[in-house]
Amino acid sequence: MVVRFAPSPTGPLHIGGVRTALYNYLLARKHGGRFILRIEDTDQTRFVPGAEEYIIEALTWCGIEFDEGPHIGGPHAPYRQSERKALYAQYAHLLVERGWAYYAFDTESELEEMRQRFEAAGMVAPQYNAVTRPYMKNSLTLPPEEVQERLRTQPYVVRFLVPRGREVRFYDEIRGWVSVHTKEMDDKVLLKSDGMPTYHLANVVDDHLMRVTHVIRGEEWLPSTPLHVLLYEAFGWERPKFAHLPLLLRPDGGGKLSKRDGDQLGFPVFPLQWRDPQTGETSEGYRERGFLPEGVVNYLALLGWHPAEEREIFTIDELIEAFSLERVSKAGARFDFEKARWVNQQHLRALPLRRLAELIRPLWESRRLPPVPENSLMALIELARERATLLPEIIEAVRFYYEPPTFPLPDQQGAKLNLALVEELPEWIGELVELEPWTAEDVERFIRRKAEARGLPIGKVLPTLRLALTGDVSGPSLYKIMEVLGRGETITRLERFLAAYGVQRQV
RNA sequence: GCCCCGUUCGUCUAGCCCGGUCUAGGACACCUCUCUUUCAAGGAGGAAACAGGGGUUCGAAUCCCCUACGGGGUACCA
Repeated sequence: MVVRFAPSPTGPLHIGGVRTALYNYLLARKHGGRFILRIEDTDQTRFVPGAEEYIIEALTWCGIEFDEGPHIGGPHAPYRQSERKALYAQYAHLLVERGWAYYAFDTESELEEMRQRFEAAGMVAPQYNAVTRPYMKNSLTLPPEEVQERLRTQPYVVRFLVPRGREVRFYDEIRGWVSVHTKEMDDKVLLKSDGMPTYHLANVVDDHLMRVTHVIRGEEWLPSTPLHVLLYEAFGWERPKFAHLPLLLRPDGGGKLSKRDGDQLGFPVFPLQWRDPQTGETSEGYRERGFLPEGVVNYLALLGWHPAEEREIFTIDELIEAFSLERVSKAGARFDFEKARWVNQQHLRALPLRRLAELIRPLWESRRLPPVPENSLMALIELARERATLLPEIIEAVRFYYEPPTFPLPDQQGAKLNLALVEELPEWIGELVELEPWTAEDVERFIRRKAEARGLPIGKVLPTLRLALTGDVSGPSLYKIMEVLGRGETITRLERFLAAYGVQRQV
């Protein structure tokens, strides 16, 4: 099996593209096949610098790796279509020789004129086809000498000559049989006047030359597949299997998820941050939002595919094992950011502590938070990961560690203090100094014992202590907080708290 | 407009190919209860869907047709 991902470098890859790449990758790995990256940069006007690098970096971050491509080479190099330009022209001319294509000389304004003329005659969207072709300037209508003359002196395109009266049928691995009559097809340009091929020609030629066995791409290509099928026939090549993936739709129902939707939808549509070189505008990526690549890949896999079992959480290796084209659905899938978050949360919890620490430390440092020793960091992560969905939430959940409370507390919080406990506190502190050892379990035992002895309900004690130590009423286990804070810091904070509130008691 | 593809809970979907086992299953989100010092997480439960209409059949979510709706395509863009 040979599959390929063939993006055009017109901007950042959006998550729909990531999913297409992912499905190709999963299949290649599952069947021990090859996975090719081919850059379809045949539209020079839409080329965006940095886009190719972005695509590779984004897929690498996702754990999607290629066997061949412009960045690693391979037996079918080059892998950028712009570098294969001459090749396509040869094949285009070959089709003309065989009578499957012809030269056309119509200018842009002549094409426009034709459209208007036929529209005036009642046609809805006039195309370059059997009906209009005879009225145009091409090698089928012009005398041979004039054609030769024009070929020497003028720009021209090569158009496909759609055969008449045929039903083109092909089997789509996801949709089943699809058939289109050639009367619905138009004479698509194969070779543009700048000598570059269009998608259709380049794609078919390269897929054949690169021995691609399965063309797995977005549904937007379904309507042009009959043309591709005819091209394989015209060249006399065996055609690959086709599979057209359902599209990723906007959550609000207005069409397919597009690059332009950007973060105005409230969630990223790109895997990585992207800075538009033209406008300087920056779009956030999943990585920057704090998603794990495992989470993104897992959620994306689920959008349009369903495993045979009811499990939903998969590592990429498990996806390779479980994935199959037969279980890909036909209908477009609406993107659900909430579920993406949930899937990410599942992976966050499953990640080894060490790896999490490696991810959190750079975040910690980039926020210029006070230095934290490795063992404390791990302890903090352990505390926070249960209540986090995205990476940065871990850091926010341990705010108490790097940001001690300031006293007096805001009125709203201060109102929740239990003053009876405040009175007891000096004595407690005295005993805490001696508490040995200082673990969450010991601290808990101590607090419970003291509270009981004084007849203070634990439900009153803990919130007060929590406010004194963290300034907040909610968060991770207070005993564990005291453990990571350590005896020294805990007592310091309690004393500072007392200094602020001990006075009030006298009043 | 025309062509192609699609349509099961709000969302992702199972079931459909090979009609009865479907009083339609799971997951996210939502609601209730529970656990808990708190917030989460966890546990238990709940509400929630076969687009509509015709056929075929003893029987249809499943097969056929029509309609509606959604999406895609209709460029010298991919």
